[in-house]
Amino acid sequence: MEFNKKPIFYKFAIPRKKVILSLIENETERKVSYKKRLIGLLKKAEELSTLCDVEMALIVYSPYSDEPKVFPNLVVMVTKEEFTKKRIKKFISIDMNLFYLNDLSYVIKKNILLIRKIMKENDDDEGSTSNVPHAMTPQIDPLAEIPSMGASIPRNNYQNSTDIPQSPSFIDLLNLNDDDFVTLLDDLSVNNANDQDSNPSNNK
Amino acid sequence: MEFNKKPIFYKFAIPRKKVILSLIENETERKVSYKKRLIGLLKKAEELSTLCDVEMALIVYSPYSDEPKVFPNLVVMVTKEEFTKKRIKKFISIDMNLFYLNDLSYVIKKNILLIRKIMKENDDDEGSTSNVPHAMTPQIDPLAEIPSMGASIPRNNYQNSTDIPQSPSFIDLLNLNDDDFVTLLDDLSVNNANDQDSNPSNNK
DNA sequence: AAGGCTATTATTAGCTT
DNA sequence: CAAGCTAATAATAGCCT
Repeated sequence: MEFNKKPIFYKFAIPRKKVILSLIENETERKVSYKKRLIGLLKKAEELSTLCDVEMALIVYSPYSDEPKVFPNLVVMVTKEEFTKKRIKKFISIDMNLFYLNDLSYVIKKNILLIRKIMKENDDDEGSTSNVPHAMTPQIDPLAEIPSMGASIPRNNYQNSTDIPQSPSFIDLLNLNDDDFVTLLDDLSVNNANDQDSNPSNNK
Repeated sequence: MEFNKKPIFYKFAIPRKKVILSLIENETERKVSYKKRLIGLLKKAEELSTLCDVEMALIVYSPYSDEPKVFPNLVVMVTKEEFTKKRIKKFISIDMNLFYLNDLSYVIKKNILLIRKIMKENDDDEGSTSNVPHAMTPQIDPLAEIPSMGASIPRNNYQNSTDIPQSPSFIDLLNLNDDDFVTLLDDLSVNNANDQDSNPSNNK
């Protein structure tokens, strides 16, 4: 309580209850509490970040807003990669790209493996007769309810994708078995490493 | 202040100062403050999450710990895709994979475009004579300082990657110009969509 | 419903151990 | 250096308009 404000003694100064850590059942109460506490949380986050100079991110999705509330700001993509990039920038100002590149490779690899897995599951579920794994994409916009993603893959107007000669090379990758695929991705990395520097010594 | 504890009146009860929102210069002070405030922030996050039933994540990297502090827990990957997935699960219980797949495609596409950009920048910076963009990977482990990423691309022992016949097809993709590459990625999506459902009507 | 107030609970800076 | 304490500041539930 600050003392430079005139106190206004309210008639109904019923003592506030201790917070019980379970869902607030009353919807109105819950929304009010959310709004107040969100402000508090964001403030605490900002304080920690400023006072102690740490990298952090906070993202909150609620039913009360289409856009998620994000700290530090709305345009930052909240991924571990972003933080990795920032941390690297702090510690190593030279050859930033080299490190970043490896992190990105890691993420891409993980995502590709995951998408392959799902594609194969879809195939298995349907007893597909095709050898080519296929993604199933609904015609409705799958991100209509998820504004935070910004945009999904843009639709273009090609109806016959066989017009595009480059496609098969990527599809081919999806037809490799998992082990071969991991090997391919790993070897690409090693290949490039050797490309750049054939002398592995004299590093800290 | 709770009253079921015996008060111990300290000799040096010097009034605590108001918090000034700027970096705490003293390192020891800063670390102590960080540790206390982190606990507070995580608690606030948990309270908001529990009381108001919202999806959220918090990730804090500090110089004081190798592992980042993460809410809700340490294994969740803190990406927008994870949240998208969870939100979709809440609203739409059927055909989950269809939506998820599209989100993943979006992320992969963005990452690939970014890695291409960096590769090209590296080439430009060095006036490379090669037509093949190359990643530069240092021999030291680039993630030694970034434990949160878990693992980078694993090294294997191949020294001559020309032994691996699959590599060129992926490299070829990197040699396309950006527009062609975007077109390729988009068309893959449309292609697969058509594969699955050739009737674009009767969707909500 | 949103915004404002304040008495209470909650957090934490600054100390001791 | 970590843990513990307490008196201060800070957040917020429950009320008001």
